[in-house]
Amino acid sequence: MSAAAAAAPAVAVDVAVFTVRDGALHVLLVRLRRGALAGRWALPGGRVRADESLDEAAARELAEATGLRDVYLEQLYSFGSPHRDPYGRVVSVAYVALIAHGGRFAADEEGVTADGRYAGVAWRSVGALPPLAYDHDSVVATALARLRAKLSYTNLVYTLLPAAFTLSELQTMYEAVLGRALDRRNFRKKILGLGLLRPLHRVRRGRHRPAALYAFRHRRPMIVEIL
Amino acid sequence: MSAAAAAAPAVAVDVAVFTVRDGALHVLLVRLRRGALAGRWALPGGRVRADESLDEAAARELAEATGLRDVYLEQLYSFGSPHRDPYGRVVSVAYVALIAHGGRFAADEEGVTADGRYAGVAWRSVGALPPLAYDHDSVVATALARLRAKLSYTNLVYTLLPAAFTLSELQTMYEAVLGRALDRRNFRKKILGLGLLRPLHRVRRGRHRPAALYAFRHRRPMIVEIL
DNA sequence: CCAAAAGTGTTCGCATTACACCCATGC
DNA sequence: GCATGGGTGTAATGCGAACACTTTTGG
Repeated sequence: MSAAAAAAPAVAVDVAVFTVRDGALHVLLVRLRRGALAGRWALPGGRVRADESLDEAAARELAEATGLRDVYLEQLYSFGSPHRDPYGRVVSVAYVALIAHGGRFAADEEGVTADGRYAGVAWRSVGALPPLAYDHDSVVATALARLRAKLSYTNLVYTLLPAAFTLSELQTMYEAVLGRALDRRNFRKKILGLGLLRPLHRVRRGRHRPAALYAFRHRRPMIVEIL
Repeated sequence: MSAAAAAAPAVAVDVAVFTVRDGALHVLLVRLRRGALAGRWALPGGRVRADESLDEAAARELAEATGLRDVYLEQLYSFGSPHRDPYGRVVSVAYVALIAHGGRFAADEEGVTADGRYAGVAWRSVGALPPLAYDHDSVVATALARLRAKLSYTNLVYTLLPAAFTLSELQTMYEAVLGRALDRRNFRKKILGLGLLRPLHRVRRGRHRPAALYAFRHRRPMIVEIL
């Protein structure tokens, strides 16, 4: 259980969970409660157990930190610089997770998490992140690049949206992740032309003209040229 | 040194080295000489040492197996099913390497390698691979998908070509990797229009009309929409 | 003179872009 | 009635796809 700088590498997983909240892309951070880096912000993660796959470890770590289950998870990259973890030699397999905002975890939580490892959990806008522990700054940067690229040629936006949504909400997701504005007419033309959406023939009302609601025909990852 | 099925995972790297030979994409395979899988074909690879990064481990393993150095290497994916290695729990970080055919390693080598781990080294066409040890079939499949995708939006073909080459040779590389024929006129128009090549004002002679030679302006990875 | 590969332009259709006005509702 | 976001069409441009013949060399 003690530091082992020259020992064979241990294996961990770290998860960068993204969501779009108020039109801005956010990552889920945890505040470390123990060890040399106590008090620092980091991505949730931990050691891989002997009897679980990497994917299973990522899903477990995410569930332990947040209670979230059945989340879209995708392996990102493995980080293995010899000195990335002050505790000892740890190779970390990073994952990206995407969730729709508004279910559980709508708000930040200040208390100590159930497993006692974290002193708090918070969504932070990717435009204003604190310095992160380990090499998690690099992990987030790599995850962002992957996310931007992948949203352009897959239907993965569905992971960021509830079952019913308006075309404007869909457009907001793309704009938040890609970081640029899109023309509304061209966007609607393109998206509707792809046939990925099913009109629900219901509307969302607000203090303005009601907006038509849509759902995805298929809520599973597919390769589709979107933008 | 004994099997440790329930112990913490060990970390290894495996390298899928590709080249184009006679117009067909080939992978470099090694024949295992020791252990439960002796006699089987596999990708070169081995344990990550305590003081080296993952990239360094991949480069070292490749050099040990083949003598090749300064090769284009890129991390591919990490494979970590609990039972992928009969020896014990090993998480493998897979790499893709790309080299120009014709330097060293033009031909296969039958003898035992310098480090004694392999009973032979051979290029095999990806269209006709033997069943591989571990989960290396999946590794090769994943690597192929990555390679095909990445050649379309980067200038990485340069890794597969010598310093001087003809446009037909360049086209052959794309056709071998992508697995489909390309129109010669459109190909030349597109490639020359990108301005990535420098005409050498020399020709290659054969038993036919001489072909103009070109070189890449920059031999380093860049993002470029090629096809 | 024959085989083999190199070299060269044009046309067509489709997809992307740019762009401005009216509509329906809540307050 | 006014503020807020919803909804709609057209024209111009650029890009990729299809397509056939002539040229140069070696043998």
